[in-house]
Amino acid sequence: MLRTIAQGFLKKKTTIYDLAKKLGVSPATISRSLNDHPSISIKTKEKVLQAAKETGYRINKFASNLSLQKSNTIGVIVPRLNSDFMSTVLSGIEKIANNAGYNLIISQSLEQEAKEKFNTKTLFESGVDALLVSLANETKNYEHFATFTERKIPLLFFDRVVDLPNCPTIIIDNEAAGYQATEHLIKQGCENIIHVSSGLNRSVYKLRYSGYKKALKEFSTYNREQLVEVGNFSQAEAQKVVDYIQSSKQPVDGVFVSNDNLAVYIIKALLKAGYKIPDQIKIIGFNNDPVTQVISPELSTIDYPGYKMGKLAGQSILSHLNGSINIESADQIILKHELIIRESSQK
Amino acid sequence: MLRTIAQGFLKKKTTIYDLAKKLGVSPATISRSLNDHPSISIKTKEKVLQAAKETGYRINKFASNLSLQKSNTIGVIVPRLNSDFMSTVLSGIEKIANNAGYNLIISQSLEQEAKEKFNTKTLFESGVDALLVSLANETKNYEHFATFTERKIPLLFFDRVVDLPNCPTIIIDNEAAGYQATEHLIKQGCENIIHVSSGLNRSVYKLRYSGYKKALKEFSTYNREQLVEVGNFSQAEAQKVVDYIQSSKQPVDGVFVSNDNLAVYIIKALLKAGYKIPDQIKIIGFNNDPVTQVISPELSTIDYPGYKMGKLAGQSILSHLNGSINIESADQIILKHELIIRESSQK
DNA sequence: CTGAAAGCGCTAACAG
DNA sequence: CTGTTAGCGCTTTCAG
Repeated sequence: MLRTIAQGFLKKKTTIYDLAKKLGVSPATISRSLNDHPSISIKTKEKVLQAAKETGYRINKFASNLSLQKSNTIGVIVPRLNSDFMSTVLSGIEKIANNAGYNLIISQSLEQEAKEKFNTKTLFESGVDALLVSLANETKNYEHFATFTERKIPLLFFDRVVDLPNCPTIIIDNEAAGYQATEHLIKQGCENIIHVSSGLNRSVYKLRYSGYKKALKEFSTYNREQLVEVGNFSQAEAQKVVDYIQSSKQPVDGVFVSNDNLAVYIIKALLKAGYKIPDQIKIIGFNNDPVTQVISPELSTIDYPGYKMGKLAGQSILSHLNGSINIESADQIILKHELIIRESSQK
Repeated sequence: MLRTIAQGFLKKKTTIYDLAKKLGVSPATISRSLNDHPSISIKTKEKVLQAAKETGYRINKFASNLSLQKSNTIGVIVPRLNSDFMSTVLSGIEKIANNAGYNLIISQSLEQEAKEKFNTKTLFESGVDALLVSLANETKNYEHFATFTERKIPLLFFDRVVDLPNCPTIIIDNEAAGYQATEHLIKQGCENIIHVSSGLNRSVYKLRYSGYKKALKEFSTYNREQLVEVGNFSQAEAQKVVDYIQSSKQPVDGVFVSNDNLAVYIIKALLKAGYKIPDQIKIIGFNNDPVTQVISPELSTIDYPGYKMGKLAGQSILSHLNGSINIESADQIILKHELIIRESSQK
């Protein structure tokens, strides 16, 4: 007997035709059995399942998807993966999607409009059944989503949203949150409060800013609006804020930052520059990231329910996919936020 | 003329057949043009591209995948999404994959073996061209990966790895890192160092622990091994460690924690309990998460190059997919780590 | 309850 | 340089 020079055994895929031949039935019967179709006798079903197990049969989703015109996958585009808030939201989406038998294809725009466009296209071509998006800061034009809306493929925005016809959105009331944060600082006695933010192109940030302005108008006679705009929320940007504070004629005694990470870096930089927090300067962040409780003094903030937002986004899109909600009836879900008062802003 | 009662215009998909008919050529020509096949005249190519743009043609990946027997997607299974380290690694993978025209399907095992199994199966059926895995803490059995290895679908492990035939791995030298962290504490004068870890089932943690033991044996006559095992790295577990320290007959003066987050929570709890850090107790973490620089005193740690690990994982798997590396020649990539000394461990 | 056969949309070998 | 044609593997209508 000849020795083969085989390097290993490549398990070949078995198809429903293989099973059909093996059992002497038609491929249709195999397909129906595997899908638990009611009109197949229990006996044959069992036979088929058995044979499938033995041969290690695995469905070929390409073929199935092609035939069914659906993929059981949901696309997600987020600005970035490596943020505590976003990865928590994704966790929530993933949980819901998986339970319902859907896979997620996740991609990041890195805050760039071009990349968001590209990802939208790719996900469309990959045949996702629905798309969940949190917009990039840069994005100003929304035509790339037309491929989805034109074909009535469910499209949902969460957190960083835009109001497009028939697209549900999931958000918090950012204006109210910004208002409350500012109101809180005022009530703690701050008389010269600045707001630190970035990407005012996005409504989340714009609305927090208007909440800030609104509170100043309403509660304070001496506070005047001051926006310190930073490029992003990285540590490097914190120094800009400290510079602003140091060069301010009227001493700054309150800082409302649109993001916890940056707020934390600002605290560090201020402490280093010799400021007393909260005695001289009170500060409040946004998101309630875990890091708020690591910094000392612990950071007051707005609690922003990421996991819940993710679960709701998943549930909402699933109900559209199930047809239990008509896509026409686009809803807007507003989640409750909460003011969390910690050391950094207390009198 | 009759009014239609149309509710909206559902854009119908145009196929290569539509384009073929429209231009009076064969579907094959359309396909080739779209794929920039060399043997098509520039003129027809342009015509086709033009028509494709006009009609809003989009390739149907289901059909294409079925025909090509590949999906241009890579599956990823991670223990959890919402960890700074993991999301950074994913960022790296995603960057490389996208540049090469691959999509990622990401799923999380939540540290559960059952979920990891399920995800492995789903990703297999989804037809991923390759799979990248960082193992769940729970996982003890690796047979679920056989579907991949049997069919020679590239499978790579990163960070939390297991040694399977023909599967490349990407890791750091955890034993050396654990050794260095411990050595550092000893050289700073610690005489009773404990190690805090979790999931010793996973080699990453086991190896750090052996590094710790090795250093104790080598450098110290009075230090004795003490492992404080926690369930996970959450804030809630920090108290257990403090309890251990408080009830220790011989005062603990050094803590080597396998994870930065937990280390940070331990610092907070120790400070609260009245300990002076680093004077009374020196502490070092692992990962170099951003949070290490938020806590005060800033946390010494081992730098663990997550983004680089992700990029390498992506590159390695791509080279297997391109065939530029034979899958048989499984490599093991060991990334450099670095001891980062900050305030929390200084004499 | 089961089978035959068409079709999902694209690709590629083969032929011209 | 272009067309014909045979799949890829599964689903589903229509018949029996």
